Amino acid sequence: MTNRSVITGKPRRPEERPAEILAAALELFAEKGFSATRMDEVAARAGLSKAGVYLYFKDKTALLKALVNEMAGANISVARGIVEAHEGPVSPLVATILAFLAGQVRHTRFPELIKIVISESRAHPEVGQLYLDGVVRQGLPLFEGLIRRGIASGEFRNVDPSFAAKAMLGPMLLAVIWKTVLEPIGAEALDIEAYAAQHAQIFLKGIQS
Amino acid sequence: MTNRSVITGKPRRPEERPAEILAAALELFAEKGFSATRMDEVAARAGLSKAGVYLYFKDKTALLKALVNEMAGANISVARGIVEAHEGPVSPLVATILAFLAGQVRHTRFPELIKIVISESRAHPEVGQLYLDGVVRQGLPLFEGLIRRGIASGEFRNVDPSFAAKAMLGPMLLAVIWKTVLEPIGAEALDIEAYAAQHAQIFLKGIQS
DNA sequence: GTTATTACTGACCGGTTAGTCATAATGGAA
DNA sequence: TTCCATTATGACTAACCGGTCAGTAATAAC
Repeated sequence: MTNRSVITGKPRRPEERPAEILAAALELFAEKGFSATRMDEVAARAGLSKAGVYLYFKDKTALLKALVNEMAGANISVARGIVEAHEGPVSPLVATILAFLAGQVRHTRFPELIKIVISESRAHPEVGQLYLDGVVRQGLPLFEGLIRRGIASGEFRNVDPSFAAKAMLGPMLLAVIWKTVLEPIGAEALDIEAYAAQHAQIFLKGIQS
Repeated sequence: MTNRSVITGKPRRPEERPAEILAAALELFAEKGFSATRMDEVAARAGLSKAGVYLYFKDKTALLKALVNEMAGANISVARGIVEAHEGPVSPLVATILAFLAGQVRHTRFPELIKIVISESRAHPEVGQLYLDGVVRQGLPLFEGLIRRGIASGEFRNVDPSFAAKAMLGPMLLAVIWKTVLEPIGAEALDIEAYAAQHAQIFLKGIQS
């Protein structure tokens, strides 16, 4: 009848629990980092007890794995869509992709997750592995392909596609670290979109024939 | 007479203790990360007991601070030397500096320290602060100055020096993360010097008039 | 209603480890 | 030789926290 727990006042909705827990975990991980986040806090923010969390997730790492998986999948498929849908000269794609990434850095929790993966991959190699397989090994070839297309069409010089892809992404990684590590301790804010645009311009001119 | 501790067999040399302890800490931090390194291990590797370490360093964080300070000072002063000693056209300096950085990434513990700073700066903001003040706020202006010189001399286009400096360093940060995070979990090795050279070529062409 | 099932919780435990402290060894000075 | 400042240590503790579990509340089934 009541469908509500007497104690918490919260509705019971087992199907939504995992998503609620993950949302709470993502917020807390982003705010305080993975190790500094207590399972009790995740539970409290999700509106149940710590033991309740373990009904839905095997352990703390499972939370992180689920989050990495989720965000990896989402981002990569969008990026792939952008790249594969594009026809004609690839040059404009460089700026488009970098602007897309800038938006992700600015408006999503992607940067925080990357930082957490960097921090935790030694202690939790499965998490690093997930990121390597789900993001790096999906994303880099995408950009390498883009470079190759440009070389094939004569737009780009004969650069090493693997190196060039990394040189294209490196500055965005710097933006991620700037935002998640340096800004919180007092570094001047970085205008990520403008930065990405400037980088796109330099990079494009740098690889053009 | 003997000048040796009966128990450890090691010579007593209080003046060298701090350096020995730091060397041990650096090795271990690089191998296993900061939090995973136990004070007992640092002590053992340095050849004394844990309590002994606390005779020379206030706490665990003090070890990390000392290491960051040390390496920051060393690297920045060398880089400054390279940049300031250079006369004539600045274009060649871009490749020189990037090659120098590639060497540092490949042959020193700098990458591991950066990774640790990234990982620990939320829990130990003083460490992050040290890095921000000692490396970022020393290093970036150096590169910005280089860009400005190039613009003033007409070698470079009128790019934003702050953005351009970050775009120049970003790919090296990617190399750092690649080496310290991805390679240990199975990513293919990155030829850092070749990568830096390719990036230098692209970047230089990208900012030239 | 009564029973069975699912969802949930409070209290607890075991392992871990930074940092402390009372005490001891050391070696130079007198 | 004796002293004592310095250098060192083993043993300890206090706090923390992931994960477990015995039991309870809510819902569904009959």
